[in-house]
Amino acid sequence: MPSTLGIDISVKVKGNAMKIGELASRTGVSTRMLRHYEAQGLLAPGRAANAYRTYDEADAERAVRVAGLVRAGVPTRLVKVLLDLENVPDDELVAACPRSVAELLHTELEGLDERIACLSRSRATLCSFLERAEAAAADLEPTPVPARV
DNA sequence: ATTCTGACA
DNA sequence: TGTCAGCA
Repeated sequence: MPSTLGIDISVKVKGNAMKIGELASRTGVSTRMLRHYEAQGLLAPGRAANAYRTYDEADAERAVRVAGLVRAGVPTRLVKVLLDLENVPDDELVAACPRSVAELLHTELEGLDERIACLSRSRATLCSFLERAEAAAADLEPTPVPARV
């Protein structure tokens, strides 16, 4: 524990620190995006003496989570707020999440609901079409697999 | 060989 | 987001 000082020098334990290329191949997140997320303040990997980014296990997990949220369509701006907030202890939450932030989250939530509704409609459309197409195919092809001798 | 930053036929 | 340049 950092004892009396409020600032703990987050010196990442050197154990399994990987470079950007390794993390990219291991997570499927391109180096381009890893650097992008960092530029957006969503990732804070360490730096080696040669200026190469060094990612530890925590960074790797965070990177995967960020990529996942972004894939899901969550704006990076929101991702940052979420990730910063989730590691805040309950007793500190009120201070860390002022009305302005709460309102932003509320607005984003509504936006997600709209998109979900839109996607659901698209899903229903594709789904029903597929049912029709498959039914038609099944109805047309009764003997698909001729037994081999 | 690999990463870094910056930029865009 | 990919990719190329010009370095280190």
